[in-house]
Amino acid sequence: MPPSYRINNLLAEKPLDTEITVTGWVRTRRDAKGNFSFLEINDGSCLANLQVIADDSIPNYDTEVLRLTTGCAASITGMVIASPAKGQEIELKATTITVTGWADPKSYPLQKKRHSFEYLRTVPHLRPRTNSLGAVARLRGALSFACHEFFNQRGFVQIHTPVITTSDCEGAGEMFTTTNLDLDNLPTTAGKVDYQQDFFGRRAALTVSGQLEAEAYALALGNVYTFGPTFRAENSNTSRHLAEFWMIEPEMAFCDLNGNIDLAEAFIKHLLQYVVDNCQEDFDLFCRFIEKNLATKIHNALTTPFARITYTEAVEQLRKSKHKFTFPVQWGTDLQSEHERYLCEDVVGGPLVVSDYPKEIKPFYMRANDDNKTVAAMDILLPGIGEIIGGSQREERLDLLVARMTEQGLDLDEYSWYLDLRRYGSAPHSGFGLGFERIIQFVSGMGNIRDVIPFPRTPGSATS
RNA sequence: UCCUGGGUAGCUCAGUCGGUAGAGCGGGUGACUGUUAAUCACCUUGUCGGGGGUUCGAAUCCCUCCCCAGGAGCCA
Repeated sequence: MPPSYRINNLLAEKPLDTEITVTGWVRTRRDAKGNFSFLEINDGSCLANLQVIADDSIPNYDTEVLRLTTGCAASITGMVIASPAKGQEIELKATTITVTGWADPKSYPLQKKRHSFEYLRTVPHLRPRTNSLGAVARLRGALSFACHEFFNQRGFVQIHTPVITTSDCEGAGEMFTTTNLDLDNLPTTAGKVDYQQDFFGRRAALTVSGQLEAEAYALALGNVYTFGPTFRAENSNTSRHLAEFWMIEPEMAFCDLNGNIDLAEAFIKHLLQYVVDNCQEDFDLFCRFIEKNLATKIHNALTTPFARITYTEAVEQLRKSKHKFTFPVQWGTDLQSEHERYLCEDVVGGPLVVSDYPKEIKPFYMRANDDNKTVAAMDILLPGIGEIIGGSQREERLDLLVARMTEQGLDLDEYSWYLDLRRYGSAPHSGFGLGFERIIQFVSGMGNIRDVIPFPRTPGSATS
């Protein structure tokens, strides 16, 4: 049996005059006079195709090879030879071709041409067979690995926080209720659903953040992180939002806001550097076809320290600027998208960290600053993407936390376990959440978040 | 959810003043060529998003619903 090769390894090693086997999917077939054909084979290991030469010495040349079309799957054995023509260094001179799966060209949704991303979204199960979506899939996998590499190098422990949670208010948006009650015959008490009869004996939902649970483990293990799916039942229909997305959330004990920002900047730069170093071929595709200035954008983000300003300074800058805004700028209200864009894209022209927001517009767990007006919060904005990271130093002082929660009308009993973390052995600690799909968008230049996750879930759409 | 723009052949789109539809690509056949977004010739394809209305007549005008994209809000 000749050795099997993945095309990426084959193109790198170039084992000339060796008999090998390659398996993959036909991208195109071009017939030449003299009874032979060129096949472009892609096996998903890399962007590049392998050119296969098939002639009529192959037993099934007339009956099968000449019927191969885009999308067919085949196993091909032959000799690796130097290519006499331009366009590729090596090619495979086939001796046997076994077709394992046909793809009727009349009905196969992918044609030998470029398709719009919008159309490809209608065939999410087939779109990874295209150049760009295949590249995105490899990039996503590489970035996932780079996340774990980054935290592993720094001694962080990965924590698997629960996907199903009973904290009914974490201040991060609408939740998806999980239940095994009979929806056509709900048990009720006084006109309301009786969740005591539900699986967990109370209402449960899909997590909107692993932060609170991560805090518990940070205050035991020091530095931890979570990397998992997150769910938001918000009816938001934009190119940057998903109902199901993946989030990376580090949490560090004995760490203040500045340490938090330093880690966030190092983390983003690690991810970008990993792509530049390890995904050249796919990255090059994005630079050429997806976003014109991608290479420069990434290079600048890698070589320039992230700009850092406070919310108060941001408001001052916006008020001083001659730029016309649709929404007024005033201290105390959240920055609008147009404000963030102006600061990040026009003023800074790169990643921007905004810190110390007014406490009124931030959740209860963020640590109060000494001015009693702001909290130790930080957002990191990326040009073209907007908010990539949201984080804070957490309020570690029990009395202040309780006061804040009471102020916001939260049920202290619900959070008694969370308050225990301050009641017993409390310590300063910080963390942030990074939207995984958004960093993929930034590094790839892909405009729509639905195209950087395999099977996107958005309002009204959850097709596999 | 709001605003704006869309929905016409398998895909990407054009379609004038209301007169029942076209192009390119794809696919098929043939020719030609170590081809590589191959090329050339011929052929092929329609519930004009759904429903209702105006009209002698609607892809075109009106109402309504559905879906998609971009922007906003919310956030990551």
